[in-house]
Amino acid sequence: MPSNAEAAEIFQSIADLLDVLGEKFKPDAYRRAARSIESLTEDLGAIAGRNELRSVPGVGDAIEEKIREYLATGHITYYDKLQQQIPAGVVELLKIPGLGPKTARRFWIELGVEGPAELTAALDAGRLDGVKGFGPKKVAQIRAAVEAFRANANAGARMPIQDAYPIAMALVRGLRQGARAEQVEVAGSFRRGRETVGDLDILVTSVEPERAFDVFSALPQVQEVRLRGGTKETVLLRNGLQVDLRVVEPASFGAALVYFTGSKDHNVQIRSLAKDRGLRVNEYGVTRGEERLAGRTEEDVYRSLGLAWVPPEIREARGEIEAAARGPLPRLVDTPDLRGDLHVHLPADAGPVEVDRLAAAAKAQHLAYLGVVTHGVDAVGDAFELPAAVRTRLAELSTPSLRLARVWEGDGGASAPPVDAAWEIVRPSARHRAPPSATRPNHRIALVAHGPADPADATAWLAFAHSAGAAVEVGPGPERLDSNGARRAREAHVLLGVPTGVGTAEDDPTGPIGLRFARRAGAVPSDVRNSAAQPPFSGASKRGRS
DNA sequence: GCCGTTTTCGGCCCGACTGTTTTCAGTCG
Repeated sequence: MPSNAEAAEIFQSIADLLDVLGEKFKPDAYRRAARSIESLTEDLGAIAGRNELRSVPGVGDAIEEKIREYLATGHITYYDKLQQQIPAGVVELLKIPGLGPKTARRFWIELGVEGPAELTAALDAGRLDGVKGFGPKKVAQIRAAVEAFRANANAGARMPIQDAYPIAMALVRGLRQGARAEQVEVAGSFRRGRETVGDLDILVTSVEPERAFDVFSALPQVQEVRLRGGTKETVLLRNGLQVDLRVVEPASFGAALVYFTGSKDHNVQIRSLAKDRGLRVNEYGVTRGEERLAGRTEEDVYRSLGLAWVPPEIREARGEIEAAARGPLPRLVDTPDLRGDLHVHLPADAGPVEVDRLAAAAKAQHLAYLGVVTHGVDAVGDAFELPAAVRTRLAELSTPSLRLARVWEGDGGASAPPVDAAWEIVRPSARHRAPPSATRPNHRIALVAHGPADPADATAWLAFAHSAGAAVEVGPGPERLDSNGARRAREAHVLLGVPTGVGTAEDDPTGPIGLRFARRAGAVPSDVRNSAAQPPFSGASKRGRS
C-alpha cells in the first residue's frame, strides 16, 4: 500500500543517487519534496484526488508526475533506472560519517569499491595509499568511520525526543555549573519539538569559550571529542548521541539561535526573503552592507526582516513566514495557560504523603484542578484501585481553588466507572483497540488517551472523541498523540489534553514535550481543554458523593 | 527540479572545520 513515508523515502533515495552522479541542484529539490511529503498530515492519495499536489512545497511538474506514478503503480520508473545505474552499496557509503557523494563516487569509479565491506577490503589492501587527496590522516579517519559504521548498524538513527530530554537537561546543567556560560539553549530539532532528534545543538555565550569546551568535554556523558575549533566542538556521548556545542558572542546569540534552531527550509526562506530586501542573514546577525541591524535576540532578528517572532515549534516553512510578514502570529498555548491536568497518576503503592506532595506541586504550578486516576481497568483488563487512604486524602485536600478529582481510567469495554468518578479517561487496550461504538449516555468521558498504532485507529478515536465531547491527549509515549496527531485533532475540531507534568521528576519529559507537541500542532489556548479555568463536569464529583 | 510583488530563465544559504592543499575541496549542519 502506498504511503507518504515510503514516497518520502524514495525521493530521499533519488536525491542520494543524484548526489553520487554529481548533480548540482536536483538532489536538494528532491530532498525538499521528501521533507514536505513526510510532514503532511494527509495522505498523498487524497491530495492527488483533489488535484492539489502542486500546493505541496517543493512539488512541481516533474515530482507531481512521479507521485502520481507511485500512487498508481507503487513504483517510480525514474528511481528504478537510477538504481540500475548505481550499485546499492555505493549509496550505503554515504551513511558513513565524513564520507560524502564526491568521495563515494571516486571510490566507486576509481577503485571499483561498491559498498562498505569492499571499502574495508580496499583499505586493508592499501589501495588508498598514494591516491590523490587521501593522505595518511584521511585514510585513518575513513578506516575508523567505516569500521564504526559496520560494527553499529544503528549509528545515525534518530532518537525519540523524550529519550533525549533528560540527557539534554543534564548537559545544560553541567554547562551552567562549570563553564561560566551565561546563556545556554538547546537549539535544533529538539527546540522545535520534533518527535525525534538526530543530534543535539547546544548554544552558549561565555566569556571563556575554551573553558566551556574543556568543561563540556569532561562531562561524564561524553565518550569522545570528534572535533574542536574556535567556535564549535562536536562530541559523541556514551549512548551514541552526537552533540554540537557552539560558543557565540552575546551580540550574536539571537541570530545564532535562529540559525541553529532551523528548520533548514525555514532558514532558506528567511535568507531569500532577506536577500530580496537587500539584507544578509547569517549566524552572527542581520546586516545591510557594513551596517549591522540585529543579532542579540531572536525578536530583533525577525523584526529587522519585517517579521513577527516565530515560535520555534512551527519553524518548518509551512507558511509561518508569510503569516509573520502579515503581523503577529496567534499566541500558542504555553505553560501558564494550563489551568489544570485531566490525567495524573500516582504510584500503585502511594499513600497520603504522595497526595500531599502532588497537591503542593499543583499549587506551585498554579493549577486549579487535577484528575487523579484512582481506579479503573489496566492495559490487560484487570480492575485496579488506589488505597482508601489515598482517596480519603484527595477528598480532604480538595478545595475550591484546587479541586482534586478522582477519575476512572478504562478501555471503553464493558467495565464502567462507578458514580463517584468525576470523569472518565478512555484508551485502547489489547482487548479493545477500537473505540466504543457509540457514546454511552451516562458516562462522563473527558479525555481520550490513545496509541498512534494505526492511522485508521486514530481516525476512529478522533471521531469518537468528537462525538463524546472529549479531549484527546497529546504528548510523548505510546498512549498519546504526537504533533501530527494533534494537528489532525485540531482539524477534526477535537480539543487537546496537554500534560502539565505536575508531580513528575525534574527531568521527566511528559510535561515539557507534551506542551511542545501541542505548540508544534499550532494549538492556541482555546484548542486545549485544560486551559479552561473549570474542570470538566465540575458539578459531577459532588453528585457522586451523595 | 523548483520557483517568482523585480524574474517563466537563472538563480538556488552560507560559514566552520578538516585535511591536503601552495589556495582549495569536501563534508556538515
